[in-house]
Amino acid sequence: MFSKACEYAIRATLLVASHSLMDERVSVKDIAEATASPVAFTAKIMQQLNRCGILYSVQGKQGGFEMTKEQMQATKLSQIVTLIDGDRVFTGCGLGLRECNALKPCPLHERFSSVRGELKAMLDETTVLDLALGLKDGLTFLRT
Amino acid sequence: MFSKACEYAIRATLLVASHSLMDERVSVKDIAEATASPVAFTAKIMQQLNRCGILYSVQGKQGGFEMTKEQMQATKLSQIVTLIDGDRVFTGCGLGLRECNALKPCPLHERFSSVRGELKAMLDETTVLDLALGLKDGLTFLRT
DNA sequence: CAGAAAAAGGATAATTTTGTCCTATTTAAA
DNA sequence: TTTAAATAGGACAAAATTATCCTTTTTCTG
Repeated sequence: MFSKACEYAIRATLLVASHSLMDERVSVKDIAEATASPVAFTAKIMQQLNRCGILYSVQGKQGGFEMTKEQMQATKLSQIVTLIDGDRVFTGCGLGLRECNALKPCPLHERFSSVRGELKAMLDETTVLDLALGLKDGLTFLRT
Repeated sequence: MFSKACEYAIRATLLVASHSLMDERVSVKDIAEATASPVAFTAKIMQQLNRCGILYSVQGKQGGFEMTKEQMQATKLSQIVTLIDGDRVFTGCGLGLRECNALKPCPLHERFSSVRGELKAMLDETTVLDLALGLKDGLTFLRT
């Protein structure tokens, strides 16, 4: 469904958010540990998330990553997915056709569009804050 | 969503089915052409589809691939997906966690399970025959 | 100021997925 | 019976994704 990179990106963002709710800053090392992700790969992803303003970084000793509550509210999961994986999962044809639309549909077009629409709606409606709350309260988890 | 191999597999199967509805046998070359897929790669996929009985092949000159109407009716899209991509798309965690369930859910678990369930239901309810009919009638397409 | 901890970023490696090539085997038709 | 067209299948190549390593820069703390 999503690429590994995208899974790591969402897990990392949610971890940073849940810690920011408790006014804690987290390092890449901590993020990787808490989300069971490869450290260096996660570091690259954090740079992307920082560059596009989903969260922000503080360099130097005692540095790390943080999010404001505004960022958590403003960031929908669909944005993270689009940033890392592009919009193929939201707009692409289920059978991989370049051009597939109501005028020239693939055999699966109608049924697939419907499901894809629900996926997009769900990710559009879900903010980072929505998910970070349950994580902070220990109701949900980011690793086994 | 699905791998390239899986997209090719579904496209190829539907093409074979639509031709079989007209009592025509199709070669790998024709399938690749009609579905805009790489020939040799498609050939490998056809072997898989043949081995597991989704369709059948006839070797030698004038050979190719065919499906019986029974095969078309019996084969649900979910079977092809599972054959090529495994069941990760149907059962896997949206955030890639190994163990993610109601007891120890990831932050996205509930919302994601719902969408994934709709996808599975759609692919379970859709047979190859369902889709091959529109294709035979020129209502849907497998390439631009 | 010196040292250490942390992000930034470039280069490279490993793995997986996708794609190609070539030979062997099968079978219909001339 | 020979030839050609087709699938079967093994080996290999290319590309994309995932992952690691190393150096530089930043900044806090002693």
